Amino acid sequence: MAQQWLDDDQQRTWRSWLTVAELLPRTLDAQLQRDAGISHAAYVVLAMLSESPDRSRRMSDLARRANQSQSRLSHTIARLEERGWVRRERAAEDGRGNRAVLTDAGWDVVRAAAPGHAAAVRDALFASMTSEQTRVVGEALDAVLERLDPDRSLRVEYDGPEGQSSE
Amino acid sequence: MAQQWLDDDQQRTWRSWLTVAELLPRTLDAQLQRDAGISHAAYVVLAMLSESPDRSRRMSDLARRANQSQSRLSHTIARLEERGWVRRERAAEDGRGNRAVLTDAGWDVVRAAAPGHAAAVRDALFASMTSEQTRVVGEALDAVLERLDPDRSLRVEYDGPEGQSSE
DNA sequence: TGTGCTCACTTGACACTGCAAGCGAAGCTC
DNA sequence: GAGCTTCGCTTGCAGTGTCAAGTGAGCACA
Repeated sequence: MAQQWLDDDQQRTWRSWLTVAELLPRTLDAQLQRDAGISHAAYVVLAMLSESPDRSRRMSDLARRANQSQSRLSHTIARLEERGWVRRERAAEDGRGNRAVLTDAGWDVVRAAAPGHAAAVRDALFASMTSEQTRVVGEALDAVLERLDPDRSLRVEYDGPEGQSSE
Repeated sequence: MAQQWLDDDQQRTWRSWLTVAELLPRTLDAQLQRDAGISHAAYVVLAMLSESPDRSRRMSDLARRANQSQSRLSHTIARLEERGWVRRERAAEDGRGNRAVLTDAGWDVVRAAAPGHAAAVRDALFASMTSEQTRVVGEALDAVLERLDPDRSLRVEYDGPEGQSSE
């Protein structure tokens, strides 16, 4: 058992990964919870909807883009619906499907939350990294993704924390 | 709202981060759950104990090193205790404190789980990165940590997935 | 038209986590 | 040594996530 399963650099990187992966979401969740009263997962969903045509998307499409399982998204949307920020509509094109639609109230919530959240991301993550590091980390993560999920069944595809709108 | 809050590289890196941070834990959790019947958080606790003097640690120390809040660790240990893998002892040096002690059964579980988990980490993460990327990512994460948690109140400090023992 | 499959989602039970409150032991301070 | 405060930990509860089973609409084929 004295055998090394990871080399020294890998071990260091692994430990640091574990810690950041614990701390960073906690930090961002706390900020969003405090300032907007929502979780990060819910924010991503709202932000994604705010950037979609008609501010709406099919559930399954939204799930893939927001990196959530269908079941999880269903729960997330249910909670957002209770608060009046999203509503569900039967999909016109396929009676089995649902579309999640961002309400005006939901729109206001995203708009209000976006700048603070963007600032938090910059402050917590990118303020500490050089542009070179940012680039290399991005490339490395993409390589990891390529192997972890070759057919891109999940992939975050919204334009970032700023919630850029189509306006 | 056309304003860019993150530059292009940052946005790409952020999206990739979000996806990997979702997928990687899910992958590792699934592997551990399938092969050893425990969560990753529980594994880290067991591994840490297995490397500690007398296979035991004070709760607060363990919490810090395993990257968990005290409350969370208390729950985790309670669950491990139910399964007979850990037991609690009043700390001799301070009557307020507890020590978590790894039982023989717990020891066997870690030993059995370690190689498979190490392989999963290598396969899921490091197999996709060059050694240069591994190094740079590690440095970048450390820089992030330095800012996120300057006084190192949390810090993963076990020797990696292989659960290197002192034998 | 009816039977049976698949698809898109939803639902319910259960596990894990954070937060806030609680509890007893230690450590003052007088 | 009585009364406070602090410390180390635990507990209960609410929120969020997963997994497996359920529901009802489409679709294929006789």
